[in-house]
Amino acid sequence: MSGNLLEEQLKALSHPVRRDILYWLKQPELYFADQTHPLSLGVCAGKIEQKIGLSQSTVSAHLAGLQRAGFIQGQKVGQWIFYSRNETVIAAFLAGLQQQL
Amino acid sequence: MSGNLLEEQLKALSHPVRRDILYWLKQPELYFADQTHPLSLGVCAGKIEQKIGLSQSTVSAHLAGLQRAGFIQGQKVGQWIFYSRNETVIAAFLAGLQQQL
DNA sequence: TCTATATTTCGTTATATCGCGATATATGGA
DNA sequence: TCCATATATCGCGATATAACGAAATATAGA
Repeated sequence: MSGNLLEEQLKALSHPVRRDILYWLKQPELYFADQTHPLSLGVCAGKIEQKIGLSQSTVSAHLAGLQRAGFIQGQKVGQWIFYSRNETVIAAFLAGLQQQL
Repeated sequence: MSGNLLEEQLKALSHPVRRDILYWLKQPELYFADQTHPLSLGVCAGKIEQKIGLSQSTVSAHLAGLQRAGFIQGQKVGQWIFYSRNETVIAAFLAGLQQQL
């Protein structure tokens, strides 16, 4: 529930796996160099899953959480979904936190 | 468990009550004007408890969490404990988050 | 020493979160 | 159409977190 975005965002960041994902997506060429599709699209869920080593459903849930927070967005291309950071939201979150705190 | 301070800090911020406390402590003169002891010492736990309206033990646990995160510190004076923000830690947290994210 | 006040700690219950496997949905290609 | 692949959703058990009241601890003052 909530309607409160800040809430959702802080909860999203409170789990190490989700922080890792966010961090990896910052420099995909560094962490997902083996992806056959162009990284400009984003990183596909399967690659992230592979890198983490948790089950597919678990990773999907983490990605959903990050998306709820607005930190990442998924772009569907064929059967894949490519995830990438939403830098605007991230910057706004940091600025807002700075102010609110 | 963790040894990871960032973890502790993000978890601390992920609860609205703890965010409220942190916010109130930023301007105690605005939110705890009725405290008889000088606010320069900090705000005593009982006052915070009163303001929140949760049980005494619950508030105590929230304060402990904020303290574990390093965001606040408690100063014992007689039978009271006066809590105040640790601005240094808060600023370092924000800077670190900015960098890590 | 006794009592009142302030705070923490403990034990319990309720709820939320995490991780899993199984299943559902959607796309692509034979 | 049928099958393989990619992802999401569901349902479950395990663990973590939140809230409470009761009891423990510490200080102040009569």
